[in-house]
Amino acid sequence: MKLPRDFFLRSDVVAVARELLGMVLVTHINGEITAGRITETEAYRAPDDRACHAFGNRRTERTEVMFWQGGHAYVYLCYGIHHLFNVVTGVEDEAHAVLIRALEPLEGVEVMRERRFQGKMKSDALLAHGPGALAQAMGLHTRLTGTNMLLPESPVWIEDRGLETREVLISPRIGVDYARECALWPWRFLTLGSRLLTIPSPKDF
DNA sequence: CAAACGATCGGCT
DNA sequence: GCCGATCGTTTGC
Repeated sequence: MKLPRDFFLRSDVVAVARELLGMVLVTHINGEITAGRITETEAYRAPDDRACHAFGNRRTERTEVMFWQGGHAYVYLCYGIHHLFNVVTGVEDEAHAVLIRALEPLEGVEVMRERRFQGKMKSDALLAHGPGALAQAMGLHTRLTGTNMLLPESPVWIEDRGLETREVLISPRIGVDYARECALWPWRFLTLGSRLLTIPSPKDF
């Protein structure tokens, strides 16, 4: 059920990003379980990918966990506000990661609503559509960076529940215009949710 | 030590 | 569609 180490150790991070569609991200944080079916991912790969924080294999305090072996969490603060959740992949010293950008809520939906909207009434389609929103809904925070998701006591992990993945849409990655030619690489993967949540809109392309 | 820069979101026009 | 928020990380002086 829980994805094994070998799934994350592979060196083809683009394939891993594609295969994470349909898998279930689960968190157990502050006594609350939340879970959702992954519907959008992006691959990031050092050393050749200019959009990757570890471009050129440069090691900094922030990006050090990207060089750890596959199965760790890499969570960083974006625009001073948003906590973006990634899964580290590859063997040790391969700085590869998959950004989880959207999911379809499956469990703990009421907890997600409270974390996201604090009681205000909004559409469930906004719960976890977008990487910042997803992290907020799932209770993911930069303090979880470096967590080994393969350990039994980890507060975050990914499961294969045998859910079917339908048609997969592919596009360039979002928000990486600064990455020159790498910005055009088709390393973003999307699929539809089974309950019409997190619907890709035309502006997503 | 100063300053620029985001793998985004939500409110407003 | 446009724009401001907001702050840790990184780099340059």
